[in-house]
Amino acid sequence: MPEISKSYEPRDVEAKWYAAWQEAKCFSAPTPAPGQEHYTIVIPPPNVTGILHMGHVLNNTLQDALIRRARLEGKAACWIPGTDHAGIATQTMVEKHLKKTEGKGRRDLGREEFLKRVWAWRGEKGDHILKQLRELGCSCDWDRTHFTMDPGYSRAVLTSFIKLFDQGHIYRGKRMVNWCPVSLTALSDEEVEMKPTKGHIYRLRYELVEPSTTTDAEGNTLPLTHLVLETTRPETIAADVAVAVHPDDPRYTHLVGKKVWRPLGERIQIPIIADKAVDPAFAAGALKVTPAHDKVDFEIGQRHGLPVIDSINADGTMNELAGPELAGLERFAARKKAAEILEQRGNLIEAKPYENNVGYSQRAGVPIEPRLTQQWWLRYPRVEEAKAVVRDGLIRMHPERWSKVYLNWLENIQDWCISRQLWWGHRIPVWYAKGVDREKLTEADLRDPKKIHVSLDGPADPENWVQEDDVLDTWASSWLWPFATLGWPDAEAQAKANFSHFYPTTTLATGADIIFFWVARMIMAGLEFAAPGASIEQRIPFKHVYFNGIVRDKQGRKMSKTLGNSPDPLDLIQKYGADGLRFGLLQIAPLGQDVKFDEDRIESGKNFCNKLWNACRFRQMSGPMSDNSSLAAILARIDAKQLDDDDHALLAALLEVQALLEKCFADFEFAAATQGLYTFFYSDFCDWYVEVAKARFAEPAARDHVLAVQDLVIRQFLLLFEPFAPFITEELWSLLGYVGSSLADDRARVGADENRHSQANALQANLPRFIQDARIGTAEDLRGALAERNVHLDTAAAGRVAKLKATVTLARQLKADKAVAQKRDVLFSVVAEDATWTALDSASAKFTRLAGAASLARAASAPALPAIVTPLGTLYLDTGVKVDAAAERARLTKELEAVKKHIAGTEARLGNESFTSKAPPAVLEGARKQLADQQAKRAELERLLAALG
RNA sequence: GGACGCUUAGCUCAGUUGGUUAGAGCACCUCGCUUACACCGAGGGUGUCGGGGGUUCGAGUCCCUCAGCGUCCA
Repeated sequence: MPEISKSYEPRDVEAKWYAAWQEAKCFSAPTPAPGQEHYTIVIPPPNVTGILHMGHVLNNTLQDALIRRARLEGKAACWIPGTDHAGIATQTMVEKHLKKTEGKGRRDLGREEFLKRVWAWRGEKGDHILKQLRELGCSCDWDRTHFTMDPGYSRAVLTSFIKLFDQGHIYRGKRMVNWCPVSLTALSDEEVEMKPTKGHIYRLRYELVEPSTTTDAEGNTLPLTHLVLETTRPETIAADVAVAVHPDDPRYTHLVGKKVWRPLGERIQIPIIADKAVDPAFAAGALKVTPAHDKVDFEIGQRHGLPVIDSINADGTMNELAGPELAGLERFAARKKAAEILEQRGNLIEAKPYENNVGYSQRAGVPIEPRLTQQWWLRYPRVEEAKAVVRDGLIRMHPERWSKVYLNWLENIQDWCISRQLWWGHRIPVWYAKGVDREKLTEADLRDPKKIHVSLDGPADPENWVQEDDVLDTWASSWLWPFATLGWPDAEAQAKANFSHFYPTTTLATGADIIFFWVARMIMAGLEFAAPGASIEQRIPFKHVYFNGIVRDKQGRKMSKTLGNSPDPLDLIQKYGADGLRFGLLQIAPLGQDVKFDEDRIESGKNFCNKLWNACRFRQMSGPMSDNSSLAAILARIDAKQLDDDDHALLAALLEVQALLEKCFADFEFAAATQGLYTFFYSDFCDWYVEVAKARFAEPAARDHVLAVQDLVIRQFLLLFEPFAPFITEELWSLLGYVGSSLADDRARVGADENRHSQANALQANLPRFIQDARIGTAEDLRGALAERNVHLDTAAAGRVAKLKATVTLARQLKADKAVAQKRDVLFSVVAEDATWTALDSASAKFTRLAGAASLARAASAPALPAIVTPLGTLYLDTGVKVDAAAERARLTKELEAVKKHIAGTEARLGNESFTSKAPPAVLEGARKQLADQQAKRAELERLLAALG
């Protein structure tokens, strides 16, 4: 048995075990045995060229905890890793790099050459993050690693497009889209972020072609030469095709059908029209209608058959239709220029500072431009089913409130713009017959195989066709993730990946920020594609969605590169160990609430690991290691005759924490789980049991028994802790000789391990066996196993131990108060009734050891010494120093006041008739007992004070 | 404008279906290197549970309302 070193050094341990796990293929998903439950997780695929940040650490630690716990519970665990090609993000990165190093744009290279460069970039920078996840200890089945641009996955993406196209869910249309002038592509509504933006609003006069009149408040008729309207975008005036007013607005009804002069661009007359979309309360109640540059205006234009004048180029510069003064200018420069011209011409009444919501491209960070373009659109499939599965609880979201957000989005769902004007991505599998004008294709043309070809492999006569240039939105590939990673749609690949066992997946752990982007769409895709014709339960992509919080900095700000407030997880692993980082982070990650990152907590995680390490080290030093090779072997070493209150209390606490962990995993309560483990190990085990055990070691008969209890508790604790801290637990498991699982465990596992070494072979070959090969069992299993060994836990023991603990604490308090806290040779005596004295006397060795005293004696009468009232009698401390009566009086009086206050409160409650008649008996009884205890304490304190004179 | 979340010790947060004197970690103060651990041990202080109102024998917990902060959707 190698000796355990003085402190835990994570680095070597981590590297050693991760290599061993991989060598033994520990994380390979086994083929489930008949009746064996499966537990599947698909990783939210990070960007292929991304690097690990704190959000990933939290998200993946949670997944690893879930999957490792599932393994210990004997489930067939499968965690599928992989990466996302991240269309816009990756393409932008490579374009920037290209510009910097070669001074070229993608069009200078051409599509084919550019894609070569992106693949090279991916080869060089890609998959780093997967290596980093190994540092963190993640137990993914790496042989199942997927990438959304892999050949197999790409076929899945194209297949889904074709299926949806064939069913009429996909169409092509010229519509208003969110255009990003930097990335030069359309975006979906979800990729647009609304941000309040400071700018100006321009109050303008549009001159009437024929002057008219109006009526003021007093009924006087006044001349009217122009209309007043306000706009934030004067640069688009040349694209105005009308001015609209509300049909019921009495100020303007008589003007509808008349004309105004357009103040910019070619000097032409544009009509005044009436449309209900106009808000009469906004500004002067008139709206300039610019169908090419605003969604609402476009719809007004459609309703009134107005022309569309597109005055802005794809890159956000103005074209000649914006007028000679603005042509060529960038859109914001053009805005300024337009205002200047309007002012010169007398059309500008005033420019006021103004803040409104502007849509920004999430990726490029610039305002999007509403733009009329040809795009591919998807009418979502299975919308109603997608609502039903969440509403009916087939898919449960944690915390549950996100269901509402999800359902609300589905209620207001809009068609999805799935085409992107990028090159990096899945090129849309549509070919146009040569000579066909793509701009003028009708819905019927789309279904005409002479004009449009849609297939996986393209037309048989490619020379007569031209493929669509656009690629699909990245999310139109990742929405297939839960089943495309299990081989879909290829039957052979699905069989090989064990699709039928591992789908539906069990839990998806992700951030709520992608509930629409990803979660909702995966649900629809799963229902549509994963298992055609199967029941709805078999088609859903997952049963649980756990939304982890966002990791923020101490000030509550999102972590970002620009703020530089994001620590590098690898530095933290270096400093605190992967286990310390994992445990510390989960301690501060409440269910679905954002996490304020605090490095102190990570340090406390590390310290806890060190505490565990040393407790195990002490166990090793306390006596020879005996047979720890199975649960049964350890239980056989426990001597029921030797059980004392502390054993009972500790084992009861162990069962309790085991049950707590069962509940926490079921409810995704990770902070409560780590808290429970911490408290149990620190308070119940280290601070109390190990300390009292030192006193029991004096007796040889008790020694083996106590060590067996410790071995049992450490074993169970390691199993409970392993999902959170896999490295240290594996190391200690090995060092303390917990090599095997029980025979029953082994029998249960026969046949479950075709993919890896069988248990029998492992024994024969003496291969290392890992903690994950053991079975945790439930609290009730353990209770049963203890009962078989004639160990029946005494529920009253914990109460007696609590009393002794309290007495020890009070003794220490008294010592500290008398400035002899560190002395270990003081004398205690106690005045107590026979029953309490018996209890205390039987624990005398424990008491003197823990309180730090030479002896504890029973005093016949009250000595003239400093005293403290404890649950086990009044304790007197003899330090050999003369008693300071004044100080004693002050201390006792303070205590007495507190007791009196408490008594008064309890008496008042018990004196209230409605309390005594309505409160449940248990509460009532508790209050009465409390009152009696406090009254006894008061009497004793008063007696002590009187004795002081 | 709508929806949701948060507000408890100096800091970060627990606090299950209402029920003893509201807890933990960190920080802080005092003492201690007592043969597992100074990455530690012993002891200690700290709260009108955001404000106001209500229901109840009893409210941090349930209801109403107001305020502040945050997120999402329009």
